[in-house]
Amino acid sequence: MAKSPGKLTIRDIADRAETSPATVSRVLSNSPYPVRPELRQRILQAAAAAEYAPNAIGRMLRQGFSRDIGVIVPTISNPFYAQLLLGVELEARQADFNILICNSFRDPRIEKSAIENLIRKQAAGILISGLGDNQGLLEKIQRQGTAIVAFDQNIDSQVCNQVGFNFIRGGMLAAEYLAGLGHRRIAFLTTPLNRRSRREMLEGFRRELLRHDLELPDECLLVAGQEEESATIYELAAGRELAGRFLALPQRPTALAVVNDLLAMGILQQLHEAGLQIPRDVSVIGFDDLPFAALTTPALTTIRQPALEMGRLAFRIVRGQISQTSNPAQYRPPPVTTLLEPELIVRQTAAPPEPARL
Amino acid sequence: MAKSPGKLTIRDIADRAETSPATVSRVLSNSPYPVRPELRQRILQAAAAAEYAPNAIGRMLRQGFSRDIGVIVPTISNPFYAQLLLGVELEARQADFNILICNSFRDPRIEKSAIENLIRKQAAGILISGLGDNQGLLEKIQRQGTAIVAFDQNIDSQVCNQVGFNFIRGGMLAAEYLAGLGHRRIAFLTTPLNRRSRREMLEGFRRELLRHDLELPDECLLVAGQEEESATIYELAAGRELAGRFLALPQRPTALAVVNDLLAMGILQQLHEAGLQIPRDVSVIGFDDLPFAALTTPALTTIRQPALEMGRLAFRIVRGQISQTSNPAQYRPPPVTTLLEPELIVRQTAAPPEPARL
DNA sequence: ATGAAAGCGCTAACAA
DNA sequence: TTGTTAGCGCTTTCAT
Repeated sequence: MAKSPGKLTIRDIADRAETSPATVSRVLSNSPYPVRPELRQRILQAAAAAEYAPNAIGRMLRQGFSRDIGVIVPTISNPFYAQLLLGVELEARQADFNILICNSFRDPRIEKSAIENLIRKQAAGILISGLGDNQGLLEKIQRQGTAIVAFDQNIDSQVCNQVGFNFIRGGMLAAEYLAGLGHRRIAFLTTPLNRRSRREMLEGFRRELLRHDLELPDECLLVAGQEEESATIYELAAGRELAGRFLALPQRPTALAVVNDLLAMGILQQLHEAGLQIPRDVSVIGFDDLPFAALTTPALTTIRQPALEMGRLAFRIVRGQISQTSNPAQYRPPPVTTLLEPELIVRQTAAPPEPARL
Repeated sequence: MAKSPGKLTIRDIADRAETSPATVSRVLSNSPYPVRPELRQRILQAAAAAEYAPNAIGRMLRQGFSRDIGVIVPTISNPFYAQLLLGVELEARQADFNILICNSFRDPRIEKSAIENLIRKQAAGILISGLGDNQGLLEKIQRQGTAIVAFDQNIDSQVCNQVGFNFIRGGMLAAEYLAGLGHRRIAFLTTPLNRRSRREMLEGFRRELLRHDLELPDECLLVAGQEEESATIYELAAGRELAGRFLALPQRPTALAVVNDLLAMGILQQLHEAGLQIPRDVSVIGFDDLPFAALTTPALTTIRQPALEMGRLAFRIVRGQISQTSNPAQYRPPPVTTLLEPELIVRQTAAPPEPARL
């Protein structure tokens, strides 16, 4: 199990170009070091002829740092995270960094092993969503000099830089819009409230309802059963479950705020199957504005979270942190939280309630 | 820019446990090598106390091989590829491999640089979709001992193992179903025919129409304009364009086969906006069976490509190729192509045509 | 059962 | 301008 036979090293190229490994290295890694043009040519040709590919492992070991950034998301099958990753990738490409994508499936154990794996691989920085029980790990990692940015949901303790959305404001926007349309009895449908983002949305939602002299009765807060790791997308099943429970509600609400678009899509379809017309029979507002949200029929009204922008921003922040870490000055600026503001996207699933139902 | 100050090496742990690096290595890498239990304990404790994390770069350089598999897809924002990656990941996790995900955005230059990057990183294998101009690269790479499996679309030259779908059969299934429902004038809507997969679907579609004494008139083959790299999903815009062209068709077809689900979703919505009822006014059948396909209203009838299964299969094949490569026996088995069979998923967007329109 | 030492491929300090 | 050499962190002979 030694080295593969076919792999060439810098030494081989040096021999073929009749020079030394050092010079080959200088040429092939675009060092500003001066090399006689004629020799430079010879080296480039030898490398090309031999189809030589430098070994990044050797290089990294020597240099002691990498240009890899790890990104840990619950699952790329959720289009929200796919969008976010796209933002990170676009930014990373420009800065000549590589990204290593890890799915945690929202499992703290997998999350932990992903983090450790990235550390072992000497990733220069880590972008992470989720982060259930692993907050202790964070401090350890930062102490060891790996930059970290948590995104997508606010983490309770302020141990690292964060990027997130103003979920409270998002919840408020939804309540404001629905109440403004004239709805008086409104339900809030959500996946389990174990994530801060969801709790904050709910809080904002309630707060804004109050300003309209409304409230969210207990029976109108519908929380889906616990999620599990599985190949199929959790939100779709949860949406079906919640739609059923909504339909069974006594004195049915005229509007319905849903904690994310995927869930809303499941709900929309189930309501359609039950024979309801949207928005005539019930208004629906989602949260996220996935690319697909515009594609439901009718098109989903939603509160936009700019996932792609968040990805870009998260990368830029971790990048900044990396430059600082490699800086000799030992000053460590305190962690910063950056919130992106949500935006109401009006489409077709929300309308004033039928006068008869008020 | 030397080593980070905070990083511990195996040597540090050896010192703290008052033993040698060799022994520490044996303990921490779970070598079967015998180590006195008492000493083993001491080492483990020292490592834990120091929060030591082994450096995977050093390890890989020494061992000469990695457990990383690169996967190159057009974009993970397309749920089809997200699903496929999930399949790869599930399989890789079991085999204790890591996957490195690269988006090529269908750009041959990015694709090439992704491949080279993986080679430099000493990836043990590469799974790749797309592959426009880079077929020459493939041979070079295989010669250097990196396992490669191409997936998702058939590549013309047989230089490496392939996994794909039986697209011809997929096209046939769509035609068979629509013709069987009684449709006589059927359109085929597709993104550009520069990919083999699409051409083959079309071929199968035509072939099966013939068996029903039907044909695809030129004006009923609608091909969308060229795709471009962009943050937003290309298929959605293309769907809108094609729906418009379909609506303008003289003697409008009663059914419509669409080359993928994403495109079909865009089309479905546009038809809805134009006031058409599906499937009363026109039947629609998609291709892929994305998780979201079941969520349109009405739910999309489609030809299923088991993307997750393909991901699993692709991994297993590249895995097999890797074990063979590291084998001393120099026998190289010829490349193999494996095709997964498509399956008709009947939902609600296709029905017999209105008798009046025949 | 343990340790000393060599060396994976590369780059950077130093020498020439 | 070029080459020699040391060493990044790890594993694995080989010697003890």
